[in-house]
Amino acid sequence: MDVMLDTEGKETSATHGAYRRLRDMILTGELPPGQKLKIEQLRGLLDTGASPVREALSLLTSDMLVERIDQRGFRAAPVSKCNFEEILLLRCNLEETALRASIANADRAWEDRLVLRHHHMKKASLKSAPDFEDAHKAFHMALLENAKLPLLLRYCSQLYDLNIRYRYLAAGGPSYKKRDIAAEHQQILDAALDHDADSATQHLLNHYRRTGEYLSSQMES
Amino acid sequence: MDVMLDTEGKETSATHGAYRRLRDMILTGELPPGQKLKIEQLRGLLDTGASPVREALSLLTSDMLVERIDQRGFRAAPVSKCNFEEILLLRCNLEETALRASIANADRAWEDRLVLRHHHMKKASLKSAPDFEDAHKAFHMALLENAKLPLLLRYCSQLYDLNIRYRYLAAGGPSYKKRDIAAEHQQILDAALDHDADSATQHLLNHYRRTGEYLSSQMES
DNA sequence: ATGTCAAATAATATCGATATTTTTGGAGGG
DNA sequence: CCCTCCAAAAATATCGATATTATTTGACAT
Repeated sequence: MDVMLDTEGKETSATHGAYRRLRDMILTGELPPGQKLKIEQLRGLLDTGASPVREALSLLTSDMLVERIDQRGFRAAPVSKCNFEEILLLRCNLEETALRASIANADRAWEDRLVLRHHHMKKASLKSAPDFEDAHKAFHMALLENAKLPLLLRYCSQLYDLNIRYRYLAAGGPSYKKRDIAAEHQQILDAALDHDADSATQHLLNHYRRTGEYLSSQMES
Repeated sequence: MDVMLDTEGKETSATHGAYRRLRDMILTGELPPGQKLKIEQLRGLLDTGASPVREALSLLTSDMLVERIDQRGFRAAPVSKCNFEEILLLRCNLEETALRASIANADRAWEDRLVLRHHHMKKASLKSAPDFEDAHKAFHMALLENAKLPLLLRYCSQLYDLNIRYRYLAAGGPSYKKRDIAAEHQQILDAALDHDADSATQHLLNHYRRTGEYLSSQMES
């Protein structure tokens, strides 16, 4: 029925495509917190069938970006200061564990990956904001990935996304860049390359807590 | 089409019903790790449509009980000693955080709930194994729920389920009862009621690590 | 005998349509 | 004037069917 037009050659399954697009829309606030997510409406927005949309929403439910209400459909997850503070707390806890384990397993290949990702991130900061966001997450996940704890990494990734959502909502975009975030990243990188777990975690957590305070300060509800 | 026979009056939506049943089957090992989960086959087993089955599998994916492979369908998540040890590690980390926060918020109502759940669990241990399992989880979650950190509680619940799966797989059922698990629960309860966070976490983690060692010892792959 | 390619088969992913449930809107009674 | 109840409308949940994609089987050439 649909002619497979691979002109863009990006996504494989319609479900996965819908998942990615919806996730982006919720993270960036294009679909605001608490908004009712009607299948028909989304079906139009993503021009795909109802089944992929439904399945994408189901998947987003487990990422805690979408809530399911009885048999009354779905809505974008609400936000609250409480929720934000819990995310911050868990992130600090889990990322410390992951980073320490990552450094404990440190080897040359990992260090190379780190340097590479950091370089990509610096390059991307000159380009578009979405590119920087992707590279930024890639760098942070690279810091943790050497722990070789897939479940932990998954949780960290989820919490990262939940956190970034608050950044978008608070600033309508990455306006937090005013702080010298590049220096903070450099400190974390250097400490990790030195295998100095204490210093690296200290810098990492300060990095998170500082953005946390900034965002927390401009939240009302 | 389907006559709504609420004779059992249990489940509301077909999707949720399928989710619960599949989850149980995977946790208990009725659907063994790594097994291909074909839609048609499950559709027959649960006698429902393909859509609810698909959606249930999607949900189980995020509970890490089911894996999705490209566009080649689903399979029950594999198991490994590595995976088990990660679950144990994360559980110890997260439950310690949750229990300490729970105790910090301690109030009379919570203590009452704890005592009640503990009582229910003791009563249920005389009845059927599934009843005990439910009560056992309810008790453990009650220990943590007063932290009032919903995300954390959710992770703990997920990890609890992943862990219980290994228990079923190792013993074909709760044969681990040989150890005096009742005494361990009593110690945890008493410490929690005393608001002694250090003692409570110590007992809780020992509780987990002891079962962990037992299970780890009889795992080959 | 073996490796490769192509047709047949099976299973998934997706669509369109239907039945069920929830919500809305309005009429009648208190 | 407000509350309750019933009918109409909308939206969801589910089903059956189709098209797409992966897997297997068998034939042919090497």
